[in-house]
This record gives sequence, structure tokens and C-alpha cells, in this order.
Amino acid sequence: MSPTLDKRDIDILFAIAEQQTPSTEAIHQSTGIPKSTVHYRLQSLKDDGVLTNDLYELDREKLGLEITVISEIRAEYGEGYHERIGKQLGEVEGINQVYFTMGDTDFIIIARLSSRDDVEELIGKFESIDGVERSSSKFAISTIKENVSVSNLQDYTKEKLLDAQDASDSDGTE
Amino acid sequence: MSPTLDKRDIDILFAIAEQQTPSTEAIHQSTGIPKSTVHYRLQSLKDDGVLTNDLYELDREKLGLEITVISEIRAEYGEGYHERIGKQLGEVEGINQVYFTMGDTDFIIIARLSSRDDVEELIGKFESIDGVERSSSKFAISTIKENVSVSNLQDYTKEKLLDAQDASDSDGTE
DNA sequence: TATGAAATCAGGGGGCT
DNA sequence: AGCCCCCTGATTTCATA
Repeated sequence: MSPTLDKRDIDILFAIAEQQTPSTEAIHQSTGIPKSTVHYRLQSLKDDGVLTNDLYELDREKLGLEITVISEIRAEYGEGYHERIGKQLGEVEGINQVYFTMGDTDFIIIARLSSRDDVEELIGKFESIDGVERSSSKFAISTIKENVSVSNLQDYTKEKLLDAQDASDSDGTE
Repeated sequence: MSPTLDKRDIDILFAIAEQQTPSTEAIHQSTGIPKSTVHYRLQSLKDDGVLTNDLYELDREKLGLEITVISEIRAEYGEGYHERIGKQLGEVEGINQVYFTMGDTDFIIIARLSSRDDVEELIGKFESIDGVERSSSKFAISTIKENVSVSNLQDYTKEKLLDAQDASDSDGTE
């Protein structure tokens, strides 16, 4: 089932990462691989599901999502519990990442929000999920490294994002 | 300084997220906003730094990076420490995200690796960074939700990724 | 599968509203 | 700012090895 990428595939993927663009032309220029071959390989990578979608990277501070919350969640144990709870966590507005872990916590989630009120709301939301026992949250003072693409927008409603814009307009960040 | 996105900008961004493509044409079709206006708005979003780069989303399991490690790191306190340590953490091979937090830990990092050996190596690496006191790591059994783009490749060497491919070839995943 | 050449189509710019 | 229209050039297809 493994796609088994060879050196050429990896070269192409790195070229995309380095030049920050998936353009056939750019890949061709930096790797020397003929344009149509690049095209051919890219097609295979997409078919194999290695590359999924082509989306822009997004600056979430600029979107007004300036607060990063990292929460550890402990949940009741039972048949199919993780799956259901994990799924529900993923649906909570603002949650960008959900990891199911082993050890003393069951889930670790990372959320991006625009206000203190949102944080309270977030915690309220996941504590109200059936099976969630308790949670412990931390703020990230700063995000030193993280890549996120536009698809994360689907974690929010348009309304929230518009509110977030208004908020950052009036808070002197102008 | 805030870019102040209006409803139209948000609509365009959501269109990209929903259709999983940043194509001017696709955005035009789904929003009804004229092509050249879409073009104009996209340009502004790029100029403002809201949209950074256009990169593919990547399936890291398929790349052979099947292990997710989440580590909490405690570091010595001092002038400019976080900045330096955070930067060094970001440079460790395999680390995809670095958050600087408040509370009982100083950094939370998330790494993607391909083998047990890599995990040991990873922990060795960040514990050897000057100023790092101790760390506690968890494995994610599964990643329920997460978006990542090709730029994450820069967290690895080509060699590692090729090795990862070999490993998944011979482990019966074929 | 890989490639060169040819055809197609989307992206980007000029200028008017 | 918004938008129509045209042109350029990148993407994709096709035929061949």
C-alpha cells in the first residue's frame, strides 16, 4: 500500500517546500527535471494521496486569531469512546488539531481563538462533551513554529472571523 | 496595522478552504465574484501577508512519518533564553511545531518521526540544548485532526525521508 | 515510465467606470 | 475599488521512444 517514493519524488517535494510554490515551471527550473515529467510525477503523487490539496498558507494572527490554547483532556474509557469523543472535539469551533495520546491524558488539542470569551466558551464546549472528565489548558505565549493552511478556516464560522477583525480594528493594532 | 478583512475577503478565503483550491476560476464560480475582482482581492491578501505561500497539503503517513510525539519541555529561565531555545528547538530534525507556553512547562513541541530510533534521537537532541532542563514526551496513538503543508518537509533531510520509505516498504505495509 | 512539442486554458495586467 | 476584455505564459495532453 505504501506509495514508495523514490529520490526523484522526494526531490520534487523538497523543491516545492524550498521555493514555496507548487508550480511545474519552478520545480522544473530548480531540479532540471523536464516539465512534463514533473507534471507526470506530481500527478502520481496526487493519485497516491501523498499530496492532497493545494492551499495557501495562512497567517492566523492577521485573521484575528491571536490566542493559542493547548489543552489536555482526560476522558472516560469505554468501547469506541475515543473515536466518538475525538470526532466531537474536532468539531468544536476553533480547534485546529486533535491528537489521541497514550499516558495520563487521552487527548491533546490545539485551538486558535480571538478573545478571552472564546477561551471560556471553548473549554465549556469540550467539557460538556459526554465522556470528557476533565481538562487542563495552557496558553501559548507565542508560536515559534507552525505551518497551517487555509483549510483550517473550516474550524470557524465566517461570523467569528468577522468579529475577530472588528476586535483587532479597535484594539489599537491599527 | 491590522489588514481588516471584510466579508468579501472572508468569503474568498472560505471558498478556497471549501473547494480545496486557490484557483481564481474556482473562487469566481463558487462566490460569483468576477474573476478579476477575485484576482485583485487575492493580490491584496498576499500583499497584506494574510496569505503567505501556496503549497500542497501533505499526507505524512504516506511519507513514512508515522509516529507523532508531543513533548513538554522545561527550560532554565534567563534573559533571551526562550528565544534562543525556541529557535534551536525549531531546528531539530523532525520537529514540526514549537509553542512557547506559560504555566508549568516552557515549550510544547510536536514532532513527526518514522522510527523508534528517531524518537530516542529526538529526545537526546533537545535535552542536549543548553538551558533545557527536562522533558516529558507522549506518543499520539492517532492524529484525529491536523492540517499540514509541504513546507513541513523542511523539517527533515531527504535522506531520512528516503529511509522512511524503505522502512515502510519492508514492514508489510505494502 | 519519460520526454518533447503542440494545444489549451487559466492567470494577470491595462484601462475604463 | 470594481470589473470587462485581451493577451501572455504556464499547465496539460498527445504521440513517441
